[in-house]
Amino acid sequence: MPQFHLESFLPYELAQLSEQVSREFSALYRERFGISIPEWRVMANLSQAGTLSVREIHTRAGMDKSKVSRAAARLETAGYVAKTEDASDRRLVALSLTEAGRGLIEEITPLARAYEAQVLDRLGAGAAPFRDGIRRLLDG
Amino acid sequence: MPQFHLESFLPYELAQLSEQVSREFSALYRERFGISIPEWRVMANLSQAGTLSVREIHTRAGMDKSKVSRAAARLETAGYVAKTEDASDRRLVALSLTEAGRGLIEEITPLARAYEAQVLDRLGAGAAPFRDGIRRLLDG
DNA sequence: AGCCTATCGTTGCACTTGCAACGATGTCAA
DNA sequence: TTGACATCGTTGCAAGTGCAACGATAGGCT
Repeated sequence: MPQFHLESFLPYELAQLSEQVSREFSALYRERFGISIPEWRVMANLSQAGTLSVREIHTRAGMDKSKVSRAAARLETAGYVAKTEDASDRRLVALSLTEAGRGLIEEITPLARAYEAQVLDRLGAGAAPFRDGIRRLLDG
Repeated sequence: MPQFHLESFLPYELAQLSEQVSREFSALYRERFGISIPEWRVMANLSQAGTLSVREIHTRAGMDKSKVSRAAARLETAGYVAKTEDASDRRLVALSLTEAGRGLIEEITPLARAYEAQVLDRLGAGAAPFRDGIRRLLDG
C-alpha cells in the first residue's frame, strides 16, 4: 500500500488553515453587510490607497482582473465604490470609496482587528515567528 | 481617509500564501497527470487509509461531499479509483485506489516531498515554530 | 412487521472563477 | 499623421463550487 501523509503535508495544512480563517472572518461581515471576500479585498485596498485602477488592484492583491472588475461592479451597484474615468488615461477606471464605503470600512475595521487579535492569542508566544514565516514565504 | 492595512492582515496573508503554495505544488502534477487539487486530495487520503467512503473523505479533508463525489467520479473515469458498494451498508460507496492510482501516488510522492522540503528550506530555523503555529490554529 | 427519522451519495441550480478574446485607448517610431 | 503594437477593463464561456433537495438505505421504536 503506497502511503502519503496528507494531514502533515504543508500545502494541505496551509489550505485548510487559510480556508478556516477566511471562513471565520468573512462570517463576521458577509451576512451583516452583504459583501463577499473579493469585494472586501477591493474595498480594503481602496481604503488604503485612496484611488486605484482595476489593474493596480489586480497586481497588488493577486486577484484576476476580471475578478476585480466584477467585484467593483457589484460594489458600485451597492453604493460603496465609485468608478470614474481616469482623466489622463481614458483606458483606466479610477476606483474609490464612496462615503458609504468609508463608513463600511470603519465598521468592519474593529471587527477585523478583534478577529486577528483572537487568532494571534491562540498562538501566544509563537505569533511572532509564525508571522515571520508567512512573510518570508510570501516574498520568495 | 479610513485606512486598513490589508497586506499585514493575517487572514489576507494566509490566503495569499496558501494560494501561492497550492498553485506552485499543483503545477507539478496538474499538467503531467491531468488531475486537479480536489482529485489529488481524494487520492492522497485513499493512499493513507486504503478504503474510505465519500462521507469519510468529506469529514477528514473538510471537502464538501459533492466535491468529493465529483472528484471520485472523475478519478473513476480516469481509472485511478474504484468505487464499490459497501457490503455491510449499501448506502456507502467504498472508494479505493486502483493499481494505476497507486502508481500515480508513487510518482507524485517524491515530487511532493521535494516541494515541501524546498518550502521548509526557505523557512530555515523558523520551520518548526511555523508548523507548530499552523497546527495550533487548526486544532482550535 | 410497520412506521418514523437519520444518514448516505448524487444531482440540479445558481453563482463564482480563470482564461481568452474583444473593443477602446494609448504609445511610439517611420 | 499614420500604422503597428501594447495595455486597459469588460465580457463570453466552460468548468468548478456550495447548498439544498432527492431517492435509497439503515436503524430504532412500538
